[in-house]
Formats: sequence, structure tokens, C-alpha cells
Amino acid sequence: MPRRSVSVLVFDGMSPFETGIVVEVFGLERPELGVPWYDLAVCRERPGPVRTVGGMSLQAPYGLERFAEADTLIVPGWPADREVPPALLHALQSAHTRGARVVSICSGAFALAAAGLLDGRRATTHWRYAELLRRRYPRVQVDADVLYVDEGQVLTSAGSAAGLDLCLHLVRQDHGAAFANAVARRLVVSPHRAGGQAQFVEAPVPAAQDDDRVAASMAWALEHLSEPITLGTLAAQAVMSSRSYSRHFAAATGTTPVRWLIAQRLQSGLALLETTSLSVEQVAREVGIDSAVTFRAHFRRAYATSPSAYRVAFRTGTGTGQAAARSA
DNA sequence: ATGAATAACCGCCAAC
DNA sequence: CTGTTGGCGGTTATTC
Repeated sequence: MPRRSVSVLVFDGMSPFETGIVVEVFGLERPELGVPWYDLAVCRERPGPVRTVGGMSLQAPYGLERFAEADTLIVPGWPADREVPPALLHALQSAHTRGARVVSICSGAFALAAAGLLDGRRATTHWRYAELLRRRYPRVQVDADVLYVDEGQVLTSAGSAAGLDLCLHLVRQDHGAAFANAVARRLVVSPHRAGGQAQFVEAPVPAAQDDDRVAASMAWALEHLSEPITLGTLAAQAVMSSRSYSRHFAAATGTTPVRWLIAQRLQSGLALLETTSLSVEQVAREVGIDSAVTFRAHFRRAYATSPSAYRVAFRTGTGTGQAAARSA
């Protein structure tokens, strides 16, 4: 596999956080993964040192020429009211024409929009700027409720931390879900926001795009969690053999069907523990796990507490969550 | 905590 | 030729 080049922009008044995300995901060598990792170039928008929010100043080794050459160009939060210099516009446009992947984080979407790359496309940005983006660029279909939007060659992400979700999505595209999960694990973040719900409900992109049938079966499963579901059931929903289903599932998701199912069941169990007074036995059955013993075992493995301790700690309105749950 | 019964997982491979 | 499919069966995981 060829080594892929990624470039990220730095500029005066930027927040180091978003650029930091990019550096963390693409700039760290990851020999443990056994594939050539990315070649990251941090590029300044203008010559000279860059002053960041918080008063740091930093030197970046490359300029806009190098920025424009990468396979993937990333623009972190660009101040919405700052004009985008022609040289930067040109860099973005020429890269786009060449077929490169152009990516924004947070208000970086304004730079892409100014370059005309978002015209007629769906895009997102930080929710605080969504209305402004919509007003200033009426041809852009702004969707403020997603973590990120993948339009193929042009990708935009919402507020700061959603940039991390998008970067992981890029890794997933390039190397597969298992690699993305490995990177997420090393960053100690959840590979799928909110344990798996968010990507389907709020961010429609991930699995749906490259595997409709698997995504559909997963959506179906979420609606039928309380019923017994086997590999065969899921495969049938996806109109595939079990063997093929397992393969597709792994490719789309990076886990196995039953692992995912158990995680979903536990997660919906959390809500029941918080908001109802059903017994653990009843909660278990409600989420499709027939025995409370089994439920407890899975629960402890996933959350390192017992269901009842979790309930005491997180019952809605009881403030002191973490500490109480941990001591259980 | 243990273990027996059952299901899932995944490499291998022949067949599209 | 490259890529996908789905059955087989040994190993591992899950359930009760």
C-alpha cells in the first residue's frame, strides 16, 4: 500500500486543538499496525512563526505549495469572519481539481466554502456557525446535526472534537475499520461515538455508505433488541449467508456481529437502569439477554461496575456519578 | 466457579 | 486475472 500524504494548515489565531487532532492521528508513527502510516506535513499559511490561541507560537516546516500537494488536505477551524487569502483558495481548488481529498474541521468549512468546494454539496460545521455558513453560502446544504459529512472528495466535520471522528473515518476508509479501531483504542476514545448509536442516528455516514445491507440489518437489530437475535437472523436481514455477513460486518464495523449486539444491548440497558426501576432481571430481558447472570457478567466487563451500582450512581438527578460507580 | 451444550468466529478453499 | 461468495470444520466464546 502506498504511503498516503496528509497536509494540515496552521495560521495565526488558530486553536492548537484541531491541528493537534490531525497530528495525533496522522503524524504519529504506528509501527504496531504493520502498514506504512501517513506522511504528515504541517504547513503554514504565510511565512513566519504562527501565534496560536493561548499565546503559543510555533514554526511549521512547509508552506502552501506543500499543502496543496498532499493526497488529503485538512483545514482546521478557520475564523469565520476572516477573509481567505487567494493563495489558500487556489491551493484548495487546485488540489480538489487534481482529485485530492479536502477536509475541514469546525469552521474550516468556511475556507472550503469560499473556495467553492461546498457548492451543491452537503456539509457541516460547528453548530454555532451553521446558520452563518448557510446564509453566506446558500448553495451549500448545511446539516448541523451530524458529526461529519462525507461527500467523497470533500469532507467536513462539526465542532472541534468531531474532527477526531472524521479523522478516524478517514483512517477507516484508507485502512479499514479494524485499523481505525486500533487507532481509536490507542487514543483512548470510543471508535464510534456514544458506543455506536451516534453514527447511525446522528452521523448517517459510516457503515451505511459502503454497505447498505449490513447497515440495514444493524438498524433492524436496534429496533428488535428485545427479541432473540442470532448471526443467522442478522444475515437473513441482510440477505446474505452467515459467512458473508460476518465478513461484511467486520469490514464495515471492525467488530463481530455478536460483540456489537451485546454492546448495543448493554447500552440500551444503561438507559433502563437510569430511568426505570425495573429489576436487573427485567432490564436484562427487556434488552434481549435472558438471564440476569449473563447480563451482569457482560455489564461488568464493559463498564467495570455492576448494574445496580451503576443505577445508584447515575440515576437521573443524583449528581455524583463516576466516583460512586467506580467504588462498586 | 465449573462445565456441558450450543453458537460464533475465521482461515481455508472450491466455485463462481 | 482480481474479487466475492458461502460451505466446511477447528478453535474460541457464550449461555445456562
